[in-house]
Amino acid sequence: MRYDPAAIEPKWQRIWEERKAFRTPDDPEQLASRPKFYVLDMFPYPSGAGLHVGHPEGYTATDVIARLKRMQGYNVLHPMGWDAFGLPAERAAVREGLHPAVITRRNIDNFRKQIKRLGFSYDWDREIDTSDPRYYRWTQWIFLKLYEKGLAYLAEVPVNWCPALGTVLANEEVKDGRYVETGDPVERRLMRQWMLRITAYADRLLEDLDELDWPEGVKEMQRNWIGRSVGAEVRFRVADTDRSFEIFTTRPDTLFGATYCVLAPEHPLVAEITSDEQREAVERYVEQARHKSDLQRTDLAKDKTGVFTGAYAINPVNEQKIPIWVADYVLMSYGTGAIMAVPAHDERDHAFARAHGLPIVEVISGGERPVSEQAHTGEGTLVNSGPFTGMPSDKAREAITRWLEERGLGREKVQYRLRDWLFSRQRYWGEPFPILHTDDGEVVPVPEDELPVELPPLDEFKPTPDGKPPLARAPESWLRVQLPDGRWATRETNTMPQWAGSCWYYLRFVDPHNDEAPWSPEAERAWMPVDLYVGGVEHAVLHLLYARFWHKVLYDLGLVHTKEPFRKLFNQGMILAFSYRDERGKYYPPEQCEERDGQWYVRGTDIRVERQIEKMSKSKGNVVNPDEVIDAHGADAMRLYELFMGPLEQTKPWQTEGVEGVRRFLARVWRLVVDPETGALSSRITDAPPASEPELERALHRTIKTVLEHTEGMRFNTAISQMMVFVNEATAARSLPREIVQTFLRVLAPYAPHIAEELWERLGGEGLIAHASWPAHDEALCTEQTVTVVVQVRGKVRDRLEVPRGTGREQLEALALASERVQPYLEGSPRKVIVVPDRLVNIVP
RNA sequence: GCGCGAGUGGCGGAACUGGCAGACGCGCAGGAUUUAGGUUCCUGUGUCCUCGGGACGUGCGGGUUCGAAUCCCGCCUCGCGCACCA
Repeated sequence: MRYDPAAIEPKWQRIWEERKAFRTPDDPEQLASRPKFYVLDMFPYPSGAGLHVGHPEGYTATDVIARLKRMQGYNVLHPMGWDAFGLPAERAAVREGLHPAVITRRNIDNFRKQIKRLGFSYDWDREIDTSDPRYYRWTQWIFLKLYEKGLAYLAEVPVNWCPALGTVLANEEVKDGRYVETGDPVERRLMRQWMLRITAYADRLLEDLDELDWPEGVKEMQRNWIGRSVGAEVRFRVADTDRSFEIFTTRPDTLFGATYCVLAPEHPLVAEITSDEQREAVERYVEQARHKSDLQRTDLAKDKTGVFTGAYAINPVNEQKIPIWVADYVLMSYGTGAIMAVPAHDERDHAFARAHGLPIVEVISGGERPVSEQAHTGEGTLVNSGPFTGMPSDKAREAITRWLEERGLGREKVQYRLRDWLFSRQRYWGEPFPILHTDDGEVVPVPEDELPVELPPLDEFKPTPDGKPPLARAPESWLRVQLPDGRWATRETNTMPQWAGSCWYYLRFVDPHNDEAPWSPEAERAWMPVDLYVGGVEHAVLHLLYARFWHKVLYDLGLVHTKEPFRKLFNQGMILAFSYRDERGKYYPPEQCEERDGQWYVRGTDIRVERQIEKMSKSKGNVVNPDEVIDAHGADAMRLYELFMGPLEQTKPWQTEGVEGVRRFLARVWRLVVDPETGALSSRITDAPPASEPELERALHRTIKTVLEHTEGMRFNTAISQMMVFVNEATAARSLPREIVQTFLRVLAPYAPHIAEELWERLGGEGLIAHASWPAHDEALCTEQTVTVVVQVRGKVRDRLEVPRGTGREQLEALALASERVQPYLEGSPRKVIVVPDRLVNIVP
């Protein structure tokens, strides 16, 4: 009987399910008696396209860890669920004439089926779905907590309106004036929207990064996103008026060098202070800036444009009159929307001053070139700075700030790049806000005991003709509510963004069926924090920052006991695939292409194609579907290949031939145990003790040790190659002591659980191998007694010595010098001999 | 432009803390088994040469060291992130 994954894999998946083999322990006694491990995948959005091979990469990694931890005696929480709200389902609903809930359910069923085929050890009893009212009831509940704390507010804000989507987007979702997901253009609009005061947590979100075991790159991205900078806010008077404006600067030490000021085109003061002579030019400029896209304001605009307002400001430190300009390189959305310009010590100001003939005054000495040529942005000693002349610039920053504070002209200020979070969307398929607007204009939260506010059933999910969100189409019975005091109110018709549900799902997993609370304090104490969180780096800022923010709010409310939700984060790399494109840009599926003499052609034709590695996508014809891989080679081979391809964190190309390699490995494992002719146990299996095959026994112990170390270090590819080394040795061995094979199967089990269960059963193992313990390795058996010591002459290998481990330096040196193969390279006595015991001898003649 | 990361055989990749470069797998070549194909097993496979030996070799150029894929300096290429943040 040959290795036939299609026969054994469904069998074991059925048995695991029937016996609830991976049920999370919830008995308090058991929870208390063992250490816990919470290993979590970033749950997927169940798209209509189904799973591709990129999804299971991270899922396989976490499954191996979960299975290993169980074998090591941990209580393991390893759940899966669905980030089920979102725009694609709403669009599919419009397209297919079905309800988004129906589409979502269909997609979830498909995803679940596909994921289950891989034999992951999820506790499916804890499956959650963010679009289920039993779930989003608590998302609404948390929103009410945010509202009560003053962290959710309505504001008239300039928003990113995407006409193609008919909704607003958060700043983070927009790049170069386009929606990051679809590339649809985005424009600025003023709208009344729900905002979350994430900026109130900016400092804590920044500081607490230090204690996290996260990739440095992700922490750095979050730091940049928060963008904390310390400086001073300084008030400038407008000459000959009673008006003034504030600027923010990180370099108060350069204040004496300010030769002009710049206001953002949107700055409210612009219209007021502009002189009559300049009015036309300024108004034209402001109008142009308003119509410029972000792309034009940044990428294309290498020259610094701007217009003089005709007004002057008074520099508070020296009472000098300096011109006020308007320029779009100053952004209304950062700082105060106004700057003092110090062209001698800031590159942008320098470029602007040169372009418009404004004076450049040096106030910090120490630049490499004269400030008329190049801005000196580094530190130095103050010059031309009144009483501060001669002071080092870093000291002067504090001194000048203090001087301003004493005179009420300015103060120290911490500025963030982070903005408050735009939290409303004009969509149907999202969580309704638990908020009522009374007819007399009051905002009233829905009482907790009336949650959830369920989505009303609608037939159409488009905005109303007069531009209101889809929920405005709801029947009066849903839309209109009478309060206990008799007043009438209308429900909020915006919904929450997709991030809402994913901000706290990791908490719901600890107690997913609780109808009294989002989770019980006991369950939260037992399982939190998440010990290992695996997902794509694309969530480095958005999801991870939002979730951390909510978690900190919940921490302040005493609802969770840790400051941070995710102790260790790991980003898996993207999986790419080869695609084939001809001259005209047409793509061909890989199976239609072949290689001839180092060139790629469409099979059986002379059409030349270029082969390249690209992101998988339908349009490029290079999507690999896990179902096909499993049909051809089985789930165990699929799992193994996902991890064997290369380091988990690396971006790497999928090569289907590689699956055949790991499948061959599994077939070899099979033949160690099963005679392929008869289907009976292999005749090489003996009941002799492991020591009867001493070499194999050593190989086994080295393998246990290596696989453990590499698995815990998330270096799965090298763990697998070590198992291959063992199997190659076992294939060559004369006999196979049963105990050796059984122990090896326990090492293999987290990686290839189906074949491990089947062979474990055939070898008479007790119970499920999934519940077996991880084998201990004998350190003494892991180290060889003989080692190969390399003999080098001037760093080049000339001979190798087989010596007992621990042979002394003198002896090694003597052996090396005596070597026949070394002699020809020596002339007389060597000048120097370096000996590294158990490794090498290097002779310098 | 700034920040971060990476460049190793035909391909994916390995190499602990400066100590045998290329583990493991794919592909390829040869052989055995087989009626054949497939499967399986064995052998070989960095490049070059005057080939039972030797020289060269980890993006390029330099340096430190007895010894460098690994450390330092300069450059090139690719990927990711940010993009006038005052």
